[in-house]
Amino acid sequence: MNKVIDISQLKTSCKNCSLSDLCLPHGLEQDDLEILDSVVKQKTPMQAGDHLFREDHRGKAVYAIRSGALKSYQIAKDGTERVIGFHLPGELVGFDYLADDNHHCSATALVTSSVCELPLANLDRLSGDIPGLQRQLIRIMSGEMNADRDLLFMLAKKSAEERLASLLLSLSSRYQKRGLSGDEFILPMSRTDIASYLGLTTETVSRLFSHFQDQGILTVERKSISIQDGVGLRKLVTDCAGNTDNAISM
Amino acid sequence: MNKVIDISQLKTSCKNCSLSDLCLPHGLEQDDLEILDSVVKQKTPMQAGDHLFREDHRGKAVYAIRSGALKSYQIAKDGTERVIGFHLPGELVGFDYLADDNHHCSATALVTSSVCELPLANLDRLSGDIPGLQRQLIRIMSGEMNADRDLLFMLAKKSAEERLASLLLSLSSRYQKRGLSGDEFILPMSRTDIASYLGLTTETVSRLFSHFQDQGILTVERKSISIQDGVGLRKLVTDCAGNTDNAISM
DNA sequence: CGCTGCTTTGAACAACTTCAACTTCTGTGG
DNA sequence: CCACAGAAGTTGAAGTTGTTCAAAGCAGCG
Repeated sequence: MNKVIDISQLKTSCKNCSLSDLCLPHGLEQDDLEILDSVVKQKTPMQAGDHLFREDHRGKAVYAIRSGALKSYQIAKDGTERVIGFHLPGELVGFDYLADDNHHCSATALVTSSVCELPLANLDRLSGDIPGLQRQLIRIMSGEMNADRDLLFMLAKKSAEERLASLLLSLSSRYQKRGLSGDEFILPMSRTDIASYLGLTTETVSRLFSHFQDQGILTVERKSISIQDGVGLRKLVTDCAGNTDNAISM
Repeated sequence: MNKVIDISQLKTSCKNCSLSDLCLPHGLEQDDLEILDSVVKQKTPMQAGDHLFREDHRGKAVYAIRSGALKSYQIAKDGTERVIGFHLPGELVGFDYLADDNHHCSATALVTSSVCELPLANLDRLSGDIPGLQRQLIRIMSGEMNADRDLLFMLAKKSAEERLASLLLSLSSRYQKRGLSGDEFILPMSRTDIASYLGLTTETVSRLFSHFQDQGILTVERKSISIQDGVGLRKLVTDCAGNTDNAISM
């Protein structure tokens, strides 16, 4: 019996990818998908800490996350890192280079992850072949901007408690969209990353987790989260305008 | 002598517009510009308080600002308004509808303003005629996202003082790009708008203006700003990673 | 002139940070 | 397999920054 795995079977295929509805292919025609498939490359798996791209480096591609989780961040002039976003499977990362061909942030794997590379270097040529591609890209970027706006709102006006609740609900809904449990999940990022993203300190984040647990809203054990009282959690962010289920986040 | 003004002379023309370098036409070929001209409509002037579009309404176009100033904002569930951005001549507003055809924020004139309407409803058709248009739109949106990131950083990590300094420097550099003075200008927005945008209270903003004036950094008289010590002002935001001259802001 | 709305200023208060100590986890080498 | 070192997370107490509440000043406009 031949147990050798046929490499060609493993080749990336947007057509067969379970994430295609969340990803760039969404809305493309079958024919276009095949053309897209021909340019999409699956990168070798990334270990936690590996970089997908770095700030100020020339950008070559947008990346679609297949598995794992990444964060994107910038380094401030004083050397401190600030987390811009967390990225889960089905989401796209790296648009930021399209403005001037350079990345404005770095992206690194939080856990073992795999991504697909969508080389948009010569976007014009590619879009000649796939008319709907640019349109879809614009749609995704526009959605991303709206998500950023919600985050902006959060940082501008919301209390520490509301911020953490928003993040947890966002992660919950994003996991749910992938068909995973929205009530029990593992946080792929550290407390420090969460604090940086929410504009708080690790101490405050840690205290909030304890606080939520005391209130019976969550069960927290290191990185494991179990949402006990989703209604209560949602109630904490009720006063906010923006919806929190930003499926797409840079 | 015929003093009647020829209406056709007043018709919008991207070709002759002094702002074309800041606006969508930047980078387009002469032929493409003429096609763009044929679809661009100049709207009747807006009075302060007039709306360009409203949250949750169907979007029909992206708008380029010719003169005046606008703000975009969302209404939170608790009814409070939150300002998302200020928009000066040469900047584009309204991309946010491209995600799902609905606007996610409202835009209103802060002073008497005029705008050009770029109907991108059937973007696909239009981009068949102007191949570079979608590319340019993607570039602008990507730049906008990067600008939002900087703002995000500001709200997450910067002190009230740094926030106001950043805004003033941003306005200064944007006025300068239009060929106006970067050191003396009139704020088109109220203290309340500034506070909402920066995630502060009007009281804090007011105190900061007084504070800056006491330090000899600014001369402030109601809406007139005169930057006395640009170096000092810049020093206040030195520790930040993001650049503050976001020419493009949604 | 006297209203209304926007801005400024003051004093008390609350939220989050900072600093510091301690606990728990993780991985590495003996 | 255990011990140890370092990183990550938790908890407490003091300190700051910006908010809240309150009131007064000031321009615009009927």
